[in-house]
Amino acid sequence: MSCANHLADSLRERGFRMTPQRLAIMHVLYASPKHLSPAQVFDQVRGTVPGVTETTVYRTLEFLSEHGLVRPIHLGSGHPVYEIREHDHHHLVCRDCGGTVEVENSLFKTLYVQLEAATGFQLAGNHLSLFGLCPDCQRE
Amino acid sequence: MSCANHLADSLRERGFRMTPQRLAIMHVLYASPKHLSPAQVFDQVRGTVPGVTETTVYRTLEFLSEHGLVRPIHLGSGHPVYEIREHDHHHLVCRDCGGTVEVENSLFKTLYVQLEAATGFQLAGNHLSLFGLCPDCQRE
DNA sequence: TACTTATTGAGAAAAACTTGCAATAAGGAT
DNA sequence: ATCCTTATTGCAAGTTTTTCTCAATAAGTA
Ligand SMILES: [Zn+2]
Ligand SMILES: [Zn+2]
Ligand SMILES: [Zn+2]
Ligand SMILES: [Zn+2]
Repeated sequence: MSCANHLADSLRERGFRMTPQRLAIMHVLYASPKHLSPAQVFDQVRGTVPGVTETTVYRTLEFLSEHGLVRPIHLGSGHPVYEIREHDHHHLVCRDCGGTVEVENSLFKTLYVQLEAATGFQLAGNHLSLFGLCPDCQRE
Repeated sequence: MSCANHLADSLRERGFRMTPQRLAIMHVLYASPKHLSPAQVFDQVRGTVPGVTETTVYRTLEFLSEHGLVRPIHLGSGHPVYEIREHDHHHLVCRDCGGTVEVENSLFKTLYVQLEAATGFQLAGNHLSLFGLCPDCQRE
């Protein structure tokens, strides 16, 4: 798998090491269409890496977050979930059913420019969760 | 205090009761210039309501959230914090120093309209935390 | 005052997350 | 191939955060 090699190299360049645990956790997140909690990652990873611990999952998710490979996000549950950090996007989250929809970054561009001008903040690389009611849940 | 009476009435109308605990928790949040964690609320409330428990703080914050009096928000720590639900606004949160800036809802209006048109979601009453770098932390 | 029941306190328990340290093993050097 | 350094893991214990149960309390109504 060339993707894994590429990742391994990028870690080694920075003095870190590639391990079966890290690879498995990345795989689980890549394979998942949606965000996973540490517990969910652990459940899936333990199938392929015998003996892996929750501790390692927590540590690895933090490690990967720090180095920009995954992204911790908040969907209102109070606990962070993680996803692979690929294209920039945001989420609409339904308050009622919890369903999520991804929206592209482009729509936010003008807002960002305005906010940056008004506040001096630098807002690149954001990942937002906007809460509301999905079309289905509005019919109630 | 007329504000408290008003609140009490609004609860009673819906079949709920006003209690010293609920009043104290509302007071703490009103008095605070910023968001408070359940633990912080508990710390302050225990001074004025002897015997109050953390359980009650958790329950009350959820109760007040459900009925639109307070708002749980996420600032990236992984744990929700709470604030009085007054005017609609959003936050810019500095990734580095944790500093926050409030921004008015008006700038978001056009984005919301676009998003609602594109997805069918209904996004009113939102409260966002946009992360980035504050002006001070950009000089590093 | 008495009655109904929403709400609380107490304690236990579950869930989420962290810490310290010895054992393991990844990657580079020999 | 083998050795070395040290990043990383597993293990076990501990801490923090949050939830649950249930009997006791007290808010609001009549
Ligand atoms: Zn996402
Ligand atoms: Zn929905
Ligand atoms: Zn706010
Ligand atoms: Zn800052």
